[in-house]
Amino acid sequence: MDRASASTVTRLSSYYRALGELGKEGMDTVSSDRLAERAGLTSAQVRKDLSFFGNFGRRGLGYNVAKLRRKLGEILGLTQRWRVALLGAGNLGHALFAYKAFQKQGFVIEAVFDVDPRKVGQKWEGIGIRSIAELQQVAAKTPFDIAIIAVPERAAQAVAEAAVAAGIRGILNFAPVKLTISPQVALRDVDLSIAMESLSYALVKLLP
Amino acid sequence: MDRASASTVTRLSSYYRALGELGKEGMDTVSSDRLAERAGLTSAQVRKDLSFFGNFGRRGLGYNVAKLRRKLGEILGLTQRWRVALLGAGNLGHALFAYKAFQKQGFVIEAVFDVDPRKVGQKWEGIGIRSIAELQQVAAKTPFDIAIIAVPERAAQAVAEAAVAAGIRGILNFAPVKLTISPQVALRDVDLSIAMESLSYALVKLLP
DNA sequence: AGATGTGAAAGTTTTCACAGCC
DNA sequence: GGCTGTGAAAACTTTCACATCT
Repeated sequence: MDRASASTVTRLSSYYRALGELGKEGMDTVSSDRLAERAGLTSAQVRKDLSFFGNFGRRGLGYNVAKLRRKLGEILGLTQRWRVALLGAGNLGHALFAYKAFQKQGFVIEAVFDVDPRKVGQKWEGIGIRSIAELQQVAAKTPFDIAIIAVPERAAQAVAEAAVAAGIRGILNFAPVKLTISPQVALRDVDLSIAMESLSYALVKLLP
Repeated sequence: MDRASASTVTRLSSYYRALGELGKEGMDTVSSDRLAERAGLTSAQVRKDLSFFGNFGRRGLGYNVAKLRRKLGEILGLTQRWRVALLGAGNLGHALFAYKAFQKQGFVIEAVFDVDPRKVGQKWEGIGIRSIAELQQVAAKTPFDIAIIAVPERAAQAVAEAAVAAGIRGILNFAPVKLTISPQVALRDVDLSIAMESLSYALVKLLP
């Protein structure tokens, strides 16, 4: 099996979400047409994407909502529990910590780290904030799968390196910097400036 | 001039950022090679992207850092001030409000709205939180360019519609929902679940 | 009849490679 | 010699359209 493209995987997430909604609405079965409508795509795209991972549908009938959702969950790795370290306990870190949707999907924030000595020692819902210097030794006991980087720009590269040294295998980076790390580690950027700039570009273009 | 692809615009933002750094480091001039290195791309890509908007370089020499940065700023619409309404005053809203990098780039949060009556009336750095019901009339006086949607999933569609009705021309959506709005309005999604799921997919794939 | 799964076609994006200017 | 700007080629992605199965 060849590797699925990044956009295919992104769309898989949309299908997964749409199937959750459809399930709640009591639908048993869904056609590629209807699923596409929900996800804002074309039915051909849906069928191509899904067929990449297997034959999940039944001709003449469509896809079983619950079964397909389960399958996509497996493919996306949502059936397991991921141990997450939150690096950075500022405003953004706090918002991410409070965002319960993560936990529901199996991404469990097990520990919170910060450099600021005034933050270290505070507790968030019973989880103590530790110094980033401790990351290595904490990870030695209970290794983390994923690090969320929510520190300021200037600290991000060093923090990323510390995370990689501590054995983390994936990073979700919120700092507006291009991190340079081992290609062994999966990296996804959430870059608010870039999103805003792409908006402002669109507004400048589409304008009186 | 044909329309630049979304990925070209995203890369433009990276170049813009890289040029800022290079400028601070005292570089006057930069080659596509070096700029590509900073942005994590190839030099051919850099040249193609830039050449789409004009001939900014000089053969044999490279690009003038300051001048190119200024040009890209213009193209991206960063020379003007954008009036932003923040919709949703929860944890995420607060983090975004406190994120000063936005203001620096010309995205100025002029007003904050929330549905929760307990939030309404509070003040953040002198800006009072208003009821979303007031959005229309506030916008009638001082129209907003961009709305940032940072409300829970279930409220997002209604809030987006209110924003569009109030004349907003661009939306940055943090709610994990596919918003259905007029194609006249530019929409960018920042979807944390999708980013996390793409990470977990990568970890499942790349694993012992 | 209804809807999937999929090769082939069309469209888009990236990379190559080099002519052309500094 | 160095480095851009750009057509042409290669790679990739999406859409089409239909044979195939229920």
